[in-house]
This record gives sequence, C-alpha cells and structure tokens, in this order.
Amino acid sequence: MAETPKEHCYSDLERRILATDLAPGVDLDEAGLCAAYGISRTPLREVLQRLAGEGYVTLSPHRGAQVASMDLQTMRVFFQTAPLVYSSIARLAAEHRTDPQLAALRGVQAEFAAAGSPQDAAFANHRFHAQIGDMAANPYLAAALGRLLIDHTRLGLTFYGPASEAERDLVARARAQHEEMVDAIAAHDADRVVEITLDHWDLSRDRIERYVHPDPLPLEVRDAV
Amino acid sequence: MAETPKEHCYSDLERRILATDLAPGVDLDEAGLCAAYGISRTPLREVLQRLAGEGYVTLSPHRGAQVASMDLQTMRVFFQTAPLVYSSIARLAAEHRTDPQLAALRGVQAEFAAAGSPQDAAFANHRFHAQIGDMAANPYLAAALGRLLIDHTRLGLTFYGPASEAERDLVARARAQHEEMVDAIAAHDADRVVEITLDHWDLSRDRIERYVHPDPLPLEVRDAV
DNA sequence: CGTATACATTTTGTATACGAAAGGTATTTT
DNA sequence: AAAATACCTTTCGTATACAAAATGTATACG
Repeated sequence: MAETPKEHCYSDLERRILATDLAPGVDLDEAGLCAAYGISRTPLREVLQRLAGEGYVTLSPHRGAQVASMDLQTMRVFFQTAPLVYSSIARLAAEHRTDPQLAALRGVQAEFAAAGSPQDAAFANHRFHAQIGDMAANPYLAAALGRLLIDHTRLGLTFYGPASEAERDLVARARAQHEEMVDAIAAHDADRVVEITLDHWDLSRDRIERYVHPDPLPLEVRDAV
Repeated sequence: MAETPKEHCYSDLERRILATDLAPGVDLDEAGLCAAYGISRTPLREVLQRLAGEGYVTLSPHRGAQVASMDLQTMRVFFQTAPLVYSSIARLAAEHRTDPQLAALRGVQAEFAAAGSPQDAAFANHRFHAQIGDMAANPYLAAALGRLLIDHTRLGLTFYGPASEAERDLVARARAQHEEMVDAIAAHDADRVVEITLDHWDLSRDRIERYVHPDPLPLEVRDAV
C-alpha cells in the first residue's frame, strides 16, 4: 500500500494547494519539485498536467505551472455557481447511491467529526462532498463539482477565523447537517437531501461572509450604561 | 500561423474523436501516433494527458489511452444533465458577453450556416456552443459543458440519418434558433436565450430519438385502399 | 541619464535510451 | 487433455541529455 514517489508528489501537491500552503497564483518550479519529491522531470510534468486537468494548477506555454488563481472574479462566480451544482449532485446522489458508497460516506463523516485541527476538518469536509459527487455518478457535473470543491476548501481555510464561540457553533451545525444528509441519502430521499444541502451551503457562505464582514467595533469605547 | 506538429496532433485527435472516426473505447497506440504525427513519445503523451483532462480520452495505468466510452449509461446521464448546464450557460452568456465575443459568435454561426457536409455542420455547431460557453465566463460550468459538448457532437454524428426532407427541416430550424440565440445574447435578454436554448435542446433530442426510434414500417405491405 | 540592443543565463520543450511490468503463448506436468 | 507455470514479446514508465525559447542584465549609443 506504500505509495510511489510520483503518487506522493501528486497527493502532496494537491494537499498543499488545498491548504493554501501553496498560495493561489504562485509559480511552481520544476527543478525544485523534482529535487523535493525525488522524481525526474518527466513524471513531475505528468503530475502537473493531471493537476491542471482537474483545475488545481494552470499551465502556460514556456511559463510552467502556477497554482490556480483566486481573485475576486473567481469568488463571485464561485458563490453564484455552487448552490446549483451542489444541489444537483445531492439529488443524483440520493437517487443513485450504492450501499458500499454509503458506507464510505459514513466513514468520511466519522473522520470529519473526529478531526483535530481546522485543516483536518477542511480536508475531511472536502472528501465528504467529493464522496457525494461519486455517488451522483455524473461525469459531467463531477468535473464542475471538483473545481468548486477546490475553491471551497481553499476559501474555507483562507477565511478561517480564530477559534471563537461562534465558530465552534458553526462547525457543530455543519456536522449535524452532514449527518442529516447521510440519512437522507440512505433513505433515497432526494428532496430532503437537496433541502439540507442548500441549508448547508447557506451556513458555509455565512461563515465566509462573517469573516470578510465581521461585526463592527462598538461605537462607544466604554459601556454606555 | 503555422501550427506545430504537436498542436496538429492535438487538434487532429480532437477532430477525429468528435467525428467518431476514432470510435469510443478504442485503444490509442502511442508508437503509431508518434509515427503518424512525427513527434516523439514525450509530447504525444502530453497531448493525450491534456485530452484526458478535457474528457476526450481516458488513461489507464499500463494500458495506455482509450477514446472516452459512450455506453447506454453515459447517454442516459447525458440526456439528464444537458438541459440544466446548457440553460445555465446560456443565461450567464447573455449577462456577461462582451462585444468581441459576440462578433466571434456571429462568425461561427456564419460557418454553421455555410457548412457543406453534416460533419462540418456538427463541428461548427460544436464551436458555436463552445463560444457561448466562453461568454458565460464560468470555469466551473465550462468543465461540465466541455464534456457535454464532446458527447453531444459524437451522438449527433453517430445518429445522423441520410439526408431526408425531415432532416433538412430540422437543420433549418436549428439554424433559425441559433440566430435567435445570438440576437437574445446581443440584447442581454437572459430569459429569452434560456427559453430558446431549451427549445434548441428539445429539437436536438428529438432528432436523436427519431433516429433510434423511427416510424415503424407500414403494417399493410400494399395500399390498404 | 535614459533607452535600446545584444548576449548570457535560466527554464521550458523534445528526443532517445533504458528499465519494468503486463499479457500472450508455448511447453510441461498432472 | 486440461491447467498451470515459465518465458518471451510488446508496451508503458522514467531518466537523462540536448535543443530552443524567453527573460533579465549589461553595455553601448543617442
């Protein structure tokens, strides 16, 4: 089960991009990555081309690979598109899911609930929604979902605030919604899973908005009482 | 403007896959393609990996590249998904289109109207809808649209019947719908372009269904009069 | 002092050669 | 005679070496 150096290179780059350890837009140096992962340029370039096909990086002729950008325009389109794709995927997943897939989803959800760090939680959340994408068995929407999840995870980790009371409450609600989604998918209840998915989306959007647009400082410095 | 051997390899494989000259599922021989296009294995493999990222081919470890399959399951999912993506793209295109993009769309539509063969018409149709995809400026849905268009073009050419009166009428109606779509996009009329797009989809679906399920032979061999 | 051009350096793209793995066939054994 | 194993052939994966292109810098000229 030991992964090859090439596979490690792929999964590690994927992880670092999702964690914004490799920031959007930065150039990826072929020679440096070759040395870091102990592979030669040919397999490294294959990894980069695969990552490009999935939307993690962009390749420019004679300019190498850059981590996919995340400008304001990208975010705007992301918020516009996510509800449509997420709810469509959720509906299809409820209709098409198999028992082994459901078991896998429960396993990922357990990882999410047990996650120790915000980053682990974000990765588990990513896998949770990717698993629902698998269940939908729709290669067309899967391509859109994969790209949405990349940006969703990056946004979530970029706009992660310090562990506050409100933040803990949001995570607890997200976990509860995941459980409800699993139950609805198990019951093949498409309408219900779509409804929960849209609530789940609203929660995620609110969390990011809350970070960008926090409560203003009190106008009165000392208690006005 | 002369394209490099590598670019020619890419565009020619793309064309042959869309035309089902390379049938769904067939193995692509690396050595043969290298000889045919006059490039070595490294750039050829890059081309195949790029085609794989866009959904034209699938790559299996130690088994090389195969043209993306088109089984019954694929077709079912295709018919299920296309209206949603096409109409969403159309709406966004009407809202976001720029003047140069509109001019490009008119150019492609002129090529469609002037197409001499069914294959040329199918390619021009492909470019027409891909151009609307560009206008939408939505990388997430663009990934789904690209894959849908691949299968749509392949289906259209697979289920193309001999030039009959009915077929000519369908093509004329499709061309008229294209013109209406261009006008609606030019006017930024999102609701109208969505409506026409759904009509256009119904027409395309009917054409394919008509081929699969033609009028039955007359029950009376000679005139029953 | 600023700008343009030429050269050098760095990085990307391509070819070829070698090593490894999978599938098919033939031979041997039960 | 049938099945299993070993070997051979073919194809895929990786590394390295070479060629080409782009960018940055330095120098010279205006």
